[in-house]
Amino acid sequence: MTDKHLAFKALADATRRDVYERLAAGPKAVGELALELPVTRPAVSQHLKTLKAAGLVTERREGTRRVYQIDPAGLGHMRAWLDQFWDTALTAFQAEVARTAKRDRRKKGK
Amino acid sequence: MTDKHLAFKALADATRRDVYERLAAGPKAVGELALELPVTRPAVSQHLKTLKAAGLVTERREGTRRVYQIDPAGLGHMRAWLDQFWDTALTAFQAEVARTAKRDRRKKGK
DNA sequence: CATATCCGTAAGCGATGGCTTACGGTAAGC
DNA sequence: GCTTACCGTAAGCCATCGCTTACGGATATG
Repeated sequence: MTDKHLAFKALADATRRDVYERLAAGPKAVGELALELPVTRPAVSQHLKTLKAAGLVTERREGTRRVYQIDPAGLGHMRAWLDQFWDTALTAFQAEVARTAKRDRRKKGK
Repeated sequence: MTDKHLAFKALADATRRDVYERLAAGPKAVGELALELPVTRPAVSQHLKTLKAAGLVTERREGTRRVYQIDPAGLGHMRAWLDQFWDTALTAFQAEVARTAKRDRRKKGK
């Protein structure tokens, strides 16, 4: 519920989505991500925090390192919402198209 | 490309997503939407502008009224991105699971 | 032409967000 | 134990955002 909102908000920021997409290739530590990004390490840390709160990534400790990894469940929730929304929206859209076509036909054909 | 970013940003706000979801049921004018929402009409107008810029809705004039409608293409783009991302992320995730299992087996077995 | 309806935009304000620097805390290596 | 590496958090700054009120434009109606 609120998860969906957090997920959209998390993916709304470009840098954060960049972090997320880089994690799609495989697990990485905070420092590694910071090296390949135009922001500082604390910034990356904060982004990972919001991604984690949104249920999009998981964290595991490896010595002093914090390894982050994509959580498929989070993606699944988004996909589920989008698919359901897609169905209802497309149905309503096609119904509207049909209604409009009918109206136009009536208007045109005398 | 930038469309994806705009779409995510558009859907990140709760009120705006509310507007979008209400349009999923069918086309509506600005005033109608404002009546069933806890914000003023200009606010709704601004949200619709954002949604339109993101390619999520279309506009059509009907007298003095502005009727807004969901654009299936915008949803399609989001679905496409999410599906592709889903594939790569899930593949990498399962590969990582296999890798971890292998490591654990080596550590445990002898 | 005058009026009313419906709507977009400008201006301004309070709140939120992303970034940086500075600091503290934990685990590994000597 | 001391140092080093790695990281999260706090504080502060500046930009962006969502909202409101005020205004002006466009279209139907008399």
